[in-house]
Amino acid sequence: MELDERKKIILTAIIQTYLTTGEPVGSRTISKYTDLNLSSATIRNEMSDLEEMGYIMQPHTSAGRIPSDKGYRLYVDELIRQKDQEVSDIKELMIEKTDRLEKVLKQVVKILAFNTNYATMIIGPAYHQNRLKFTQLSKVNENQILAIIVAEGNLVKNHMIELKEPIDEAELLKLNLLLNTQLNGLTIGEINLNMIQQMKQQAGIHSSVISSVVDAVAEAIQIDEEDMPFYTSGTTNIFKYPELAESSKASELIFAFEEKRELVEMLMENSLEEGRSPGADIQVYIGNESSIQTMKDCSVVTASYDLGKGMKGIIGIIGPKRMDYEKVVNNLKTLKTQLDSIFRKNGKTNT
Amino acid sequence: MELDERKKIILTAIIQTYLTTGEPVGSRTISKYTDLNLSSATIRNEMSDLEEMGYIMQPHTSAGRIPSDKGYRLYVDELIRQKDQEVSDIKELMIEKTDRLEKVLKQVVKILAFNTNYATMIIGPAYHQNRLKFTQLSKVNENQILAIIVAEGNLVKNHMIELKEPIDEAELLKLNLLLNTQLNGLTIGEINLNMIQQMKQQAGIHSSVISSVVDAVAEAIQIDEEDMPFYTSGTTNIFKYPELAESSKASELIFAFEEKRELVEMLMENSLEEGRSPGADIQVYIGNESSIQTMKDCSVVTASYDLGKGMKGIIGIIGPKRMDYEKVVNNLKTLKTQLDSIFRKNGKTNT
DNA sequence: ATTAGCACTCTGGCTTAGTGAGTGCTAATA
DNA sequence: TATTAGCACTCACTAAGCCAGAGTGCTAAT
Repeated sequence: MELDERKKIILTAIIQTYLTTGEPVGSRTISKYTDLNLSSATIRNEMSDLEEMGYIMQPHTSAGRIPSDKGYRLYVDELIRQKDQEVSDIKELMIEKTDRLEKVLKQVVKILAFNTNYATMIIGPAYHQNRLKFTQLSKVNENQILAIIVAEGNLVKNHMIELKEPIDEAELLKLNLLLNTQLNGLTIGEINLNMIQQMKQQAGIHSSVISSVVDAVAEAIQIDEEDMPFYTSGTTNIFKYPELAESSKASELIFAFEEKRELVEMLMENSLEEGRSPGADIQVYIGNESSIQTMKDCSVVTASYDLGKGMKGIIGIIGPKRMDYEKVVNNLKTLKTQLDSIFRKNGKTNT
Repeated sequence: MELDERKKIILTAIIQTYLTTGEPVGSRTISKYTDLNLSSATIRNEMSDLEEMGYIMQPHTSAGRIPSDKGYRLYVDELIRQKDQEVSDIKELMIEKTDRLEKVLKQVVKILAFNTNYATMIIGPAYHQNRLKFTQLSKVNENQILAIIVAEGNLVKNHMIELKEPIDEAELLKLNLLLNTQLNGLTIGEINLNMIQQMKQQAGIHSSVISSVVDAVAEAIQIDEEDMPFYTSGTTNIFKYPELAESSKASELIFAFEEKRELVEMLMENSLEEGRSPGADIQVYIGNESSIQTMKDCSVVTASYDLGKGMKGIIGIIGPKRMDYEKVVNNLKTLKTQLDSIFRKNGKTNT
């Protein structure tokens, strides 16, 4: 059987009404809603075909139809694309200017959650390609020194080091010099064991300090999943959609948000398999398409953003399958451009 | 009417059975459960009295009784106290040793949530009385310098400062010296405007840097409510208690956890009005006793902890009114002592 | 002061019947 | 051949009625 133009129109109509109502939609509704001027009986036949083809389904006999995952998929892939050009006339997202990246991220998820009425999350830039800017050792007291590590993008990391041997100012200065001449401008990939050995030799009795610093450097440049900056907002929005608000489902979802591990993993997938959806690194996972079992009744939309200097992060939106994909995608697009402009203009970011 | 010994026993019995079942408890149950050897009819009379006195109530005629807020209050205040000595044989809380305060806090809430099956939260130490240890300005590039501020308890704060005028190394050294000789060892209360003016004069053209640093110092020592370190765990535990799991209530509660502002305020009250409950800075708010409307169906137990050096923070547990107060209080007590021992031993903490 | 006994109340679960939305099929129509 | 009108049928949802169980309050007897 072939999916001709009329069937597409009907499918679109079904999906769109279902998006807003959340109720199964019947043939009569479509017959009136569209300007095809077809009787409900004809629509019924078409719907029967569409069901056979797997685009829609019935919750039970004698109920209206609801879109299947396959139906949604077609919808987001093909049927929405035409409107792609449409100006995204979304109100300015109003990101306050601030020099703290963390605050920006928190604001972004908050605004996005507010605008869309879905649950949102963001993971902060992973500094994959990030280069070391400078390091600084300062004496705190007799047996502790503080290592400050600044990477590109002004990501700052502090690390307290316990001393076995006391150290005087002159030696500290030497270590500082050593570290800065050797390491500055390198990415984590470029710092190899050979270099570290050399530095240790030159450091002599304080070689353990070098190890500590190098460890801290690694930690600073490459953030592990555990304390990857991850913020969420609008989790309670899921209560706005009856199909998700049911106690056990809501509980699972919110638990996922609290646990965050699974979500982070899911988002990370985005950066791997780019370019599935039309443009702009935006991806849509409908129901079981996402790798997490918990999300089988949800749709997840992810978008990667790029703050320049190799700082890439990912935004995600979680909502019911019947989410307003157009709106979400538009929101994400404008957000991307806004983030761009903010960070291209003033490069200030702390941690 | 007087609350004699027998009434107390019956009340205790009612509350304790209600704690475990969550169902209204009837006279027959009590008649069998206690060893008073009284018939249900007698119990009924006593219950009728207890109701008149306001300690228990009926959800509807011909249902059993449930404790009122007043009843719970009496229970936690008086009836539980006897067991106070009882060894808290709770399994060791198993806090991993780590030098990052943030991680400890996250662990604590997690463990506590797991142990108690309630929702938990913690606010990190506010460094009220905290003294400045040292500051350090480092040049990042032509028009940015990084200020590192270390306070007692090894709380580190970074602050990026934009320069209007370029600055050379010698000048930077001078500023560093100036800041350290003037400010080190002071609390925020001791740094007054007079000192700041003096320092600005000495700094000459770079006076604006001094302002920035002083601002950052203030921020470092005195954390504002906005980015007070605040962690939660086990929010989904509320779904385990039917009286809270109902969609609208659950939604409100979880929203409160996400918003966090109200919760922080509530916890802060703890530190103000100490010593309401028996020992050890532990306070119990039953239902409407707490200042937040959202919590009217919950009980909140808060405990302040002290890591020494003026670092005080607060832990909170939120659960249904029928929470296991004994267990919770015991958990909090052991936690307090454990936190104590950890931080008294090794004073390492970063941020 | 306590208890046995009884009438009464209320909830929750169950069944029943009725309604409305929607379908699928058949036969008539353009 | 594609469309439509018409009709029988299905299923979820709701309201009403009924019953059992748990629990109470009261009275009278111990």
